Amino acid sequence: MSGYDIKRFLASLGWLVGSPSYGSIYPALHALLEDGLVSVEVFSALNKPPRKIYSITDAGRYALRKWIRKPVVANASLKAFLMRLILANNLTKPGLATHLEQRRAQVGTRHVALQRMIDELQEDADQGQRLALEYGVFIASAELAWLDEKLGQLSEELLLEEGEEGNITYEGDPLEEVSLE
Amino acid sequence: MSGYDIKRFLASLGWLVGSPSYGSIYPALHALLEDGLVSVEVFSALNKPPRKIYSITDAGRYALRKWIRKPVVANASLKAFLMRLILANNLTKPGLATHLEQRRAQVGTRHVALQRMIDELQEDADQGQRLALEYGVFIASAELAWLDEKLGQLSEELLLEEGEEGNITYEGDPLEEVSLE
DNA sequence: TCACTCATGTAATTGGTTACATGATTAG
DNA sequence: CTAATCATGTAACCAATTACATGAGTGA
Repeated sequence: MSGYDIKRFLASLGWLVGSPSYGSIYPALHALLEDGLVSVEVFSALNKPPRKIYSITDAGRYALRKWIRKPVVANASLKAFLMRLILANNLTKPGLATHLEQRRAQVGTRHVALQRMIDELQEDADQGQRLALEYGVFIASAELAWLDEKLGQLSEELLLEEGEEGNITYEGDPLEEVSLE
Repeated sequence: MSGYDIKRFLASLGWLVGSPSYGSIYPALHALLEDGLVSVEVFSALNKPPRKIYSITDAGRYALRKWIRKPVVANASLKAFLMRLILANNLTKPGLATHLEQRRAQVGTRHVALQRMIDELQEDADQGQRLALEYGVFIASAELAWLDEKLGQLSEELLLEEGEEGNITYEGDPLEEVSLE
């Protein structure tokens, strides 16, 4: 994608997590290029600004996998989760399942904690806070439902694949040994 | 509340929107105090750090109302919405309804746009992006459901109050003329 | 004894936004 | 004729996090 494309895509999810400005997208792309994690192809058209299409390199793919595999921090925000989700096609299916399960566990915990907070609120407590907490549990429930649905689909797919191909223990990553800073 | 309390409360919603660190909460509180928008009471206990409980002042309440009333920007994030929700008890009921309706309209638009984006995705499109977009529409639907529920409750309450008190055109704000920078 | 909760705060650094610059094309 | 879309980029500024400092009590 180009920087422009990235901005457009992220903007479509922006009401959920906010979306970065060009002032952070372009420099990030340049840094990635410098580090050899992405490559560029320039498409020039007459009387139009050239489109610079970035593609991930092998080194980039390796770095991405490393990033995506390290477990999300306990208090991870929706944004952190979504970013990993967007890049989830770079995970193996079991890897994606792990990610969704981690999220499920975290949101589940949060859901319980929020519900308890609401139950413990006094009658005369701040109504705005109660409203916000209620909103929180509602969204948490919805996310749990989505995660369960996706997780269900995934485990079905995994079972099918197992049946087809015998037992795959884990998909070995040939890039595992490459060093990268 | 104290800075510590604020942090704790926001942390409970933090998985949704992320929560600020002490390094931004305490300085913000100090600035608010300097501007006379909040006041402090210090509660000292033996061998314990003193608790500083902040309360909003009249000037603060006025500034807050001004902030809360100005319509949210078109692309407002969940965070901006939630912050207003938390402070919603400082709104009149019609004011709260307006806020929720604005959000409903925005999320509704986003929902349609996301659904169209998904429909327009090619078969071979990036699966991660599709997943993220699907997540987006799901959460959007959930939020719409919540907003409709709350909006329904609110309009009932408003009808009841009208019946009781006759016709209130709009609750006049006696602080409206106070100037504040 | 170690780690965590309570509770406040400051300084340095990082990261991001805002504002600017460029310029052709298309829709209202 | 104006505003918006396409498309890239830089520099100044601001807001936030991170890391530090302090210190008693509590539960494993």
